Amino acid sequence: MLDDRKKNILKAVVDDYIATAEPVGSKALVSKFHFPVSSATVRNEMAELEEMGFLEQPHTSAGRVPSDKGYRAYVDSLLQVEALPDDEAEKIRAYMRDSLGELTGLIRKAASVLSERTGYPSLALSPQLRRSHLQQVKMLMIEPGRALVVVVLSAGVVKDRLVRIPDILDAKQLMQISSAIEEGLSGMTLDDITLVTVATAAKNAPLPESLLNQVLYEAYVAIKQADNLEIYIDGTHKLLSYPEFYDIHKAKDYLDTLARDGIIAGYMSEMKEQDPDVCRPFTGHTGNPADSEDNADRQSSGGASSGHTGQPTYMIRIGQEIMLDGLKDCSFVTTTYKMGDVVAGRIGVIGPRRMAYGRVISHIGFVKQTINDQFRRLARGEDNVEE
Amino acid sequence: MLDDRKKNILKAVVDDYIATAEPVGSKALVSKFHFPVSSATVRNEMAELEEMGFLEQPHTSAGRVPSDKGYRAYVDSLLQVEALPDDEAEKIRAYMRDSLGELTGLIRKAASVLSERTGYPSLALSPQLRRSHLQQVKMLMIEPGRALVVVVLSAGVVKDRLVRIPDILDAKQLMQISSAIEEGLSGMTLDDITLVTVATAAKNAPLPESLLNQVLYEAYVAIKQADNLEIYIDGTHKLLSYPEFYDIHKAKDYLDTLARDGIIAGYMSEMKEQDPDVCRPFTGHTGNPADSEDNADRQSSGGASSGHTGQPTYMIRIGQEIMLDGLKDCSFVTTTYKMGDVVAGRIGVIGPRRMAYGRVISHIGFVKQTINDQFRRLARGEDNVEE
DNA sequence: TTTTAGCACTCAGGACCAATGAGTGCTAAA
DNA sequence: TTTAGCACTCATTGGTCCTGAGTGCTAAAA
Repeated sequence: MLDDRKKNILKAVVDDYIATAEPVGSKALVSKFHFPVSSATVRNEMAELEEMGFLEQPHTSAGRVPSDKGYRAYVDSLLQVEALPDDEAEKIRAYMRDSLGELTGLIRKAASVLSERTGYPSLALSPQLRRSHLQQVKMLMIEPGRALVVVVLSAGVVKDRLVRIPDILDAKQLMQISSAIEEGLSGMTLDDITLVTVATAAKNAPLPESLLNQVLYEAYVAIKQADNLEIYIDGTHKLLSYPEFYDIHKAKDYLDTLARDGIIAGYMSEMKEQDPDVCRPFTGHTGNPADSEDNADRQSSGGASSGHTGQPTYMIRIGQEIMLDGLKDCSFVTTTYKMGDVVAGRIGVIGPRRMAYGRVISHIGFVKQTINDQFRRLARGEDNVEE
Repeated sequence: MLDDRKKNILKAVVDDYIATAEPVGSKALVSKFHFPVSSATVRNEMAELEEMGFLEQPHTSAGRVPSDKGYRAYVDSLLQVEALPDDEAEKIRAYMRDSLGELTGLIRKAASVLSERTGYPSLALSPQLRRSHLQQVKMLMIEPGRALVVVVLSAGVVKDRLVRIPDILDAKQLMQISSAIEEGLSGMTLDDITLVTVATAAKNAPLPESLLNQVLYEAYVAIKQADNLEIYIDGTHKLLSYPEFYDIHKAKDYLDTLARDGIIAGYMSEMKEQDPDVCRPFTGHTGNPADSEDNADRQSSGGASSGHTGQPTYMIRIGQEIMLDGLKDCSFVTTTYKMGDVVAGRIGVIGPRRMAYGRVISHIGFVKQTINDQFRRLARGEDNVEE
């Protein structure tokens, strides 16, 4: 579709625009990138690229700027992602070490370090736990009338919730009920647990039904809410450093949008089902053999190289492809992380359309890998590296 | 210091500027506020007010704008705070109901509702728990090598933390240790608990010392971190709606500052010790007898009416009085909330200097009251335990 | 057929300027 | 002490001109 020279020119335009945020002209291009042709030739090529929809002109007498389509082509076939430099990797690893499977902590740290290291806002979605198996349910009496329900899921995830219980229940009765629930439900997935299954599990606990029902209901809610979707967004203010957001209204639109975290969370969690034509997975390789774990992971994710059929590795949305108002001038790079073998959640970075895709992808890839490792270690019941 | 007419004029200027964000001139003033004098008279008064430092002129041919000192005078003696309208109160109450003493949830909700209802960014600091008494310590085996430490403090506050323990410990041993710790430490304040007291409490647990030590250390850390200061900041983006932040650099400075939540948290937690000359408590009354609980609370807080000596009711900082760069164009209204009888934490609102102080104060007052009520209810439950 | 030099053309952005008008300070009369 | 009147200030607005980066097109060169 594009001959080599056009590709080079497109790549140069995008690279330069990413670096400077200024429309790039033919003359500047040849001098900066040492093209072996004259500016006039480049000019002709650029005119063609514009006609094909890859470039745009803010106004007649300005240089060119990549269009969504231009970025798309850049990301799909021109971008070469380098492996993360060792010192960067080490910083990330150091920051994320030692989360002990505190889910919240780990995911929050992922968001935080991503934003910190890339300079862009970041997002991290808590894992989908519907398919997790219940391992333990304990109800701990805090004081008459209040109890702490602790839910332990497969993969070592622990969640808890304070609930109200009938005042007259004592610790022993509570224990009996929670044992009964645990025994009856352990091994089930969160998805399969209903109020009925909870009730059935505890049906022969020695308690008047009305009391029992309240406790069971609270236990049920506590178990179910272990799956609540949570999102962590970090560094939103960082986008204001980029000239495309110097306009206060754009900035405000953008910040308003990101503040509605429920919507963002929903959006992110539904990403997989999106039209693959609008949002193809990025399947480039880092080209660094040292990054073997990462590569292994990609291969295991179902044939990333075969394009649409497998599990996408990086999901990249550019400009209008993001269907959220307020983020029209942004790009969105995300990937999934796993707990054990199941895709669990998603982390990502938001930036201006002219974001440093290469840097971002390598960072996200590494953070994803680090999360996966932590969960794998957790599942194995392994100890901390540090000892 | 100021005669009545000057007071009226100052109040009118501030009110108008708060409403419009435009410098206010003498003519507009007489026509809007129906002063019984001519614009020339007002002009003279305004000139004097400027000389005295209460007003400022952006440039010679513009109207006047309040200075920090002008806002100060306004807040200290001109502002009349009205009680919160019933429908507003009801909305807040509804939103904050039913937090069950989930500390985090309650405080987060406070921040969220404050920002939502006032239209300004809000802050809420988690309570200081150093003086709380330890009531329970439970260690729950999650799987070999990992345990959940649940700490219950007076006032029904529950905190927990996942910790690593020696693999070979079984549930029963863990239980023994935690019982010993609980027995030895319950009733002590967090402040008084040290590694030594923890160790002493558990000294005759039947375990080899090396194993024991690790567990004790983790328990100690878990107990201590119950007191970690946390801050919730909500609605930061809302400030971008106000013209004083249309300048992107100011907006960025401001957002950057608020993003450093550790610094903000430290700042807020140290507020009490600040120079009372720079930041006097606001002791105005709502003038609404229906708001009796709130008033009762104020009186009980140590003689707010006597000025500097007592516990301040509302702490208001204006412009330069906030000693944080990036918030020079802001004002900061905060108050404390209590757990039982002790001042525990602080909530507040940040806005432009020309914020709607009256509205903000009545909202903060009501939210504070709602938090206090929730804790009081919680504490009453706790009294039952001890009987 | 492709590339390049040359040239006329476009247009955003900056500098400059004049007109406008809201608001002031001052003076003198009420 | 208040007020009417008036001259003055100065940010803002809108218009005009200029500059220069960058373009498209044409015709010659490769």
